[in-house]
Amino acid sequence: MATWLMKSEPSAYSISDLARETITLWDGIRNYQARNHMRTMQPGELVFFYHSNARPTGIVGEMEVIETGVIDPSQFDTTSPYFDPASSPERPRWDCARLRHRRTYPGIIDLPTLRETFTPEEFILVRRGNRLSVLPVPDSVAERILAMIPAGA
DNA sequence: GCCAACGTTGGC
DNA sequence: GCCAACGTTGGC
Repeated sequence: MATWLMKSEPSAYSISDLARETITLWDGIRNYQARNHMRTMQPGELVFFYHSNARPTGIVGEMEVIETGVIDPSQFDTTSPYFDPASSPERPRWDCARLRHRRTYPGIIDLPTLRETFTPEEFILVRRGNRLSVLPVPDSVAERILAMIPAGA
């Protein structure tokens, strides 16, 4: 069982949005490396939810993979910012994962804390300038993150 | 196939 | 608003 991390700007889609919907389609990914990571996911695997471009930024909860290889409908939608004129229903270029909310942490594990704990070599999230929005989390890193979850009130 | 220009992500 | 990192595009 692999573990993953997915970023979202909370102004666009936050963990509260996911908690309300319970299940979401993670559409709009237009980076081949990120797409390929999504293709590698297996149902049941753990995904950390990361708030990017926020104050503060960090890991705010957990999701679970429901399904992969779902054709991303936004690539065909001319009114969507994710419309891709190079894609067609006959030869779709982008697919994505369906995810379920598992839990929202009582507090955030913020980026400075993650940087103190992990080196860029062991966890690419903490590498400066990293732009990948879907990334693998090594098992040892995942274990340590799970041990860092803030206690509830 | 090379590479310069450009665009995007995301931290600060 | 600035900048680092790096993917994509297009001219040749």
